[in-house]
Amino acid sequence: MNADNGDSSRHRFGPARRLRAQAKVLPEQARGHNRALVLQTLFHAGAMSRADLSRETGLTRVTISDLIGEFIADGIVVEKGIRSTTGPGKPPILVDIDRDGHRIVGIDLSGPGAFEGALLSLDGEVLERREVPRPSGGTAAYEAVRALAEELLSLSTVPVLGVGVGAPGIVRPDGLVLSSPNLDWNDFPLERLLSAALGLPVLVRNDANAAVLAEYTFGQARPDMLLVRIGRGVGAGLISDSQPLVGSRYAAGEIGHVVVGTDGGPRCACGKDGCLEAWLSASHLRARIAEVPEADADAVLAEAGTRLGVAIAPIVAALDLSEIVLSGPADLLDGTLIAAATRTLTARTLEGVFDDVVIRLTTQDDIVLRGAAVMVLSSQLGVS
Amino acid sequence: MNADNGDSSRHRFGPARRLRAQAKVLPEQARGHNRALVLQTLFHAGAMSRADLSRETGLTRVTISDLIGEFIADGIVVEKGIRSTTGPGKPPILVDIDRDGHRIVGIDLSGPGAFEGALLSLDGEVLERREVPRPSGGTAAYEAVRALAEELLSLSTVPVLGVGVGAPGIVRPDGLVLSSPNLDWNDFPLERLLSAALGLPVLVRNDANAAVLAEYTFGQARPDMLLVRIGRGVGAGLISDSQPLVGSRYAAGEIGHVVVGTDGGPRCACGKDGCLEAWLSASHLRARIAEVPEADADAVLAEAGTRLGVAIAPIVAALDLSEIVLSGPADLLDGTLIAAATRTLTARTLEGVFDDVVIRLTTQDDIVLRGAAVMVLSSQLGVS
DNA sequence: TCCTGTTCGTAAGGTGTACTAACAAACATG
DNA sequence: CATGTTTGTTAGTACACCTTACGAACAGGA
Repeated sequence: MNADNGDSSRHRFGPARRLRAQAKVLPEQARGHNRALVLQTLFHAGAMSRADLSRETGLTRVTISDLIGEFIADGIVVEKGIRSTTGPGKPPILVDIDRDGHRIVGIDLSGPGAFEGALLSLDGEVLERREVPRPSGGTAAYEAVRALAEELLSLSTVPVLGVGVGAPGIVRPDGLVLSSPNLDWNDFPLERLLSAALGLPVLVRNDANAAVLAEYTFGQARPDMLLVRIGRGVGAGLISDSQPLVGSRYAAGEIGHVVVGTDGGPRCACGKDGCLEAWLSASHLRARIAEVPEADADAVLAEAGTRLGVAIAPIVAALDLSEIVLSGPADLLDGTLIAAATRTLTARTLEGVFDDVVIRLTTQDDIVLRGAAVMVLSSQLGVS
Repeated sequence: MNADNGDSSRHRFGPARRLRAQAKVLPEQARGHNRALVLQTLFHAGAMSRADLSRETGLTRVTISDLIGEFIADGIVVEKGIRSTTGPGKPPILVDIDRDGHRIVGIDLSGPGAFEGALLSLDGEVLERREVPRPSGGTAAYEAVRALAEELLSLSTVPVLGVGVGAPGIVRPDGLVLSSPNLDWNDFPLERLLSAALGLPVLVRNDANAAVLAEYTFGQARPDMLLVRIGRGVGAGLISDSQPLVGSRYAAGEIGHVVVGTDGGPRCACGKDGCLEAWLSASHLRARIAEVPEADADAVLAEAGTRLGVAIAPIVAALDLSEIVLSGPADLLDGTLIAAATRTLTARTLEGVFDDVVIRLTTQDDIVLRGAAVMVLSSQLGVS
């Protein structure tokens, strides 16, 4: 090895130099990109021939054959037989990701009463489901997660690509949980510990960020969206230009404790008045509805929707989003609340530009579990 | 040419297939990335030896020599002589971007009274300055821009890399001005027309987006920031994870007409009450200060700062920004206004996470002109 | 039935990119 | 003056994708 190279410990110009973190690109990494491109195409479009893949990706048939050969050798892709063709020419051999030959384990730690887990197909379908009561204390929580993951792994008869975990709180991109008050974790290296314990790739992310991945991959897939999760608390995940947003403190989407409006509001657990969470969380909403006459329930929901609109209007305008997706109890969110939010958003943003922003309920069930599966797909296959 | 390849007009699976727009990567494109990496390093760190570049970028000295050879042949890079060294070994030959051998033309169309233009060095220094009164009518405006650009081009004794233009309004990434009420342009292909007229690369972008590029490249360069331009109107540009945000309608940053607060506010030109622009624009602020006793001027500024804080709090939380930079009249913005905005932002976001967000005035003069220069640098050299 | 044209998948060879290995040049130091 | 260090270049290798060419397998017409 040449001592000149790879030795970044000495810097002639000192450590204070300000340079963008940027990496060289080797041909090998370009190969990785093209591998992901092929798998991505197969994943979304389904089984097709090598020639189809060539047309879809722009790579030549020769290169596709080479890549597919690698995938077949690795067991990632299988030949699915010959397609009965209509036109002339040699009939194509269909190839596809070996969807039946792999599984993913997804785990959702954001539920109020239990840790939920599932064994999923590569298409995000839940095949088996298990849950454990939420324990108290950080160590017990970790043990419960590990046991749940091992149980789900034991259910699979085929190889598992990896384990995805959606956790409440602030999670670093390397899967270290910086803070999760609900789970009593601080700077807890969940991803590293779990990966070592299970001997498999593990991905840990914030639950709202996992959810937005599920909506993006399995839903309508607009390249700019905000997904708002409404449960005990309120959190959000963002995708802009097809990329998940992380933020400088890994806290992007933490909008639950932003104060909404300039006329006060209900007291929040954090001590402030008028936080979005105090207006909109399912617990607060149900409590307030229980307090008022049944005829006024709609007014409570309309008020919550209006406040949601007030809170997201600056975000929609700043990011120029095309879609807001809500994930939470449909009986609360659908109808009055979304209508009020839409009206408010339109009334509070620039006319003629942001008029077509859609606010809607998610179509995804088990959104965090499926999002956890997308995390694994994205990390292991480059698919999203 | 093989008829199988590159023919994207026929799709076996029909046009309705939903696939991410993603491109293959060839070795040639990897080369382009590494070219940009080398220039980026030289641009920010200044003259250095090939061996230094090798250590900085991680590429080998051989590859660096090859790349630098290309650059020297193209006239982009020059050898700057031998550095008198301290230690043993052969003294290094310093190489640097030929900063004196190239110029950039930047043009700012956002001023209220005039189109401003400058001839700039590659480091963003203004060398010559010209301006023309803002004409009325879209055709006259184009003619004025073209004449201003040609005059500036004639002032340069060395090759000009390209022309950057910052324009008010909504501008598509290909430099087509979708709408600019101030300049009376709708779907006006300014970049294409100007490029054809001048025979040079031309880049047209929104003025606030140009400004945030200047702040990012020549300023402190935090990878997440919001730059708010406060003049006749209010607009913003965003950088997240070192990338400029564009938005689904190319309208990211258009926060001037977001309603702030839930207690009304001054009537805005757009017809709504309480738009950020109505609270914060320089014209509105000066008018309101002129109306009140001199002792109450501070209260007006504090109110405006508070409203700014209210407006950006959800954006800061959603994107997890680290910095808000203001560009506008310092006599209005500095002091009371920024202090009130900072207080408000802290009071309205999650404690313990967003406490260290900085709101400050830009340090950049001629921010749009310099941003236009960055656009050219980024497009022609891959430097930002 | 046989020939032609089409499409699929593969084989062989070429180009471009970055790498390792090796070396001459130019310096400081003992 | 010998030795070791650093720089920049030359020569040869590994890898990825390309173009060109070809056999296999089919439909359809003479």
